[in-house]
Amino acid sequence: MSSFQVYNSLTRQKERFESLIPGKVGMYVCGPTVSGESHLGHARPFITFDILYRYLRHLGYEVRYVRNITDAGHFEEEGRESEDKISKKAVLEKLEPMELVQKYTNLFHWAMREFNNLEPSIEPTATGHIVEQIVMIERIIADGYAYVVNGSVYFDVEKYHADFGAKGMQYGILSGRIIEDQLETTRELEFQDEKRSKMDFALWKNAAPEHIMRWKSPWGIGFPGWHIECSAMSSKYLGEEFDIHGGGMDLQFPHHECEIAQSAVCHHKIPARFWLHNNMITINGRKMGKSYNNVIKLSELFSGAHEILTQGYSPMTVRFFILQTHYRSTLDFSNDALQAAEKGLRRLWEAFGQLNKLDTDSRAIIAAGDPDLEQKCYEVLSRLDEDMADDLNTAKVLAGLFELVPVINSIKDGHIKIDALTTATLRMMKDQFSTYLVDIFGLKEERKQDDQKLGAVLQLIAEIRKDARSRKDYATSDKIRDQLLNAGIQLKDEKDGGVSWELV
RNA sequence: GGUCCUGUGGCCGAGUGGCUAGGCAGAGCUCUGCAAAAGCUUCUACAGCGGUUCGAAUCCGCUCGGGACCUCCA
Repeated sequence: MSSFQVYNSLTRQKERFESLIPGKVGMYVCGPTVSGESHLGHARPFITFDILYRYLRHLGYEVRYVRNITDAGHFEEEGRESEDKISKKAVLEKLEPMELVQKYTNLFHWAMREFNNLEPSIEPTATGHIVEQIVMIERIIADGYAYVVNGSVYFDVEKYHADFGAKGMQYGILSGRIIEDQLETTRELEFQDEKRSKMDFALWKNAAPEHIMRWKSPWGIGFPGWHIECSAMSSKYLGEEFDIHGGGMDLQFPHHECEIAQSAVCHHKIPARFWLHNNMITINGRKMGKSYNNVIKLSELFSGAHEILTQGYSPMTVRFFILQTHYRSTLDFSNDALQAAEKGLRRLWEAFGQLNKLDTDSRAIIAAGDPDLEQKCYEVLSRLDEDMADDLNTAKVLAGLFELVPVINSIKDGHIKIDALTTATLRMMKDQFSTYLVDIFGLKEERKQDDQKLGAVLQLIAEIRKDARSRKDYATSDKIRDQLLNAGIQLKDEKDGGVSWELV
């Protein structure tokens, strides 16, 4: 099992990855809140960690990959008006909360399949783990690190910090925040009557009568706070200490920081050893987010039905686009960049196809006809593994693969003779392309046609048919019409002489 | 206001002390009935100023610009 290194947000440096149990990896990734349809920004963590999941498996690890579904609704902590996103929208759409959640969960799963993301090993829901969350909260209260106010429970950050800071688990350890500074910063707190300190966060919230999502608890009717689910579910399925915890950079604080605090009280240790955070996708230099009103939903991204988009971009184009940038860099979205990715992917993928057609079986070439080229190819191929092992540098791996594209195409075109390279190197090339493009990067062949292109084709056929008709060549015109109909496409002659078509 | 990240050629993006990143676009050529594809060649870089160094895109300082987190957020 070869080794690799990743950047650990907890230590703020690259570290050699080693799992707690040899050969096995426990990985938890914060999943989506299914109160709405997933957008472009959501694509990045789930693709990034899918790559990591695939890579770990490629290296020979047995991985338990847990990715939650947050379906209980998150709440504004210091909120102006404490509102549950899910229940609020449920009222607007006149749906049962669970019906709404199911709808967006299904859409999320659809998008993940489109991206060719592997399914996680376990996909637990917050609503399915209310009991586990309550048990955890009770433990935190029993140990004195939480207090009850009006049916709500809050985590006492300052007490935690004082006690656990001495044990190397200070609040702020992950995000690099200094709690003392945080407390000093004067920030207007209008609805802080219940919390003892502004740093405190909710473990359980009392539910107002009109609140739809509600569960019985020792503190009354309410719903869980927004960090406890991940602590409860990760420890249930991966243990009190596991290998990797991943998510978007925006979750580093406060979400993951709070997770650490909750878990530390219950289990006396930081729950995960490696904390990985992907950077944001920006659009016109600005982070995509509901509050910025610049959200492109995934279905819009694929179809092109959004004012920012000049066209639709296929899931594989988006996946490739994301892989062309290192996961810890911000990635700026633009039509130009996506179109470049689309073309680049096509070229790379076609070269991959040509490569697979090369004959590496019938004869063995032991001495390279072009030693320099042989050497260069070997070096490029060898470097791929090093680049991937260095904090998952997919951008560099892709650059390496692209360097070989002219070689492959030249062999195909006869500019380079196939015996310029040894059979061993050609086979290595096939192996590496397949390993990275298919196995690790999860790219796949896409249907080439889409409605736009089909429309162009049909327009052409319709013109040919029109010409035939004008020549009174009805045998041809009818053949076109009838056989298209057999194929499920019906041509309709309009009164003005034009032709429309419909899929039947 | 606090904490932190960042500024690479027309666009996107690797790269942390010396060695071609790569993709897309542009130009020329080859191939081609024409075109497309493909191949070859090629032009545009390291925000600015100062410092460290034999040598800096890469380290340090300052200036200017952009962004993130501190509040639900991938």
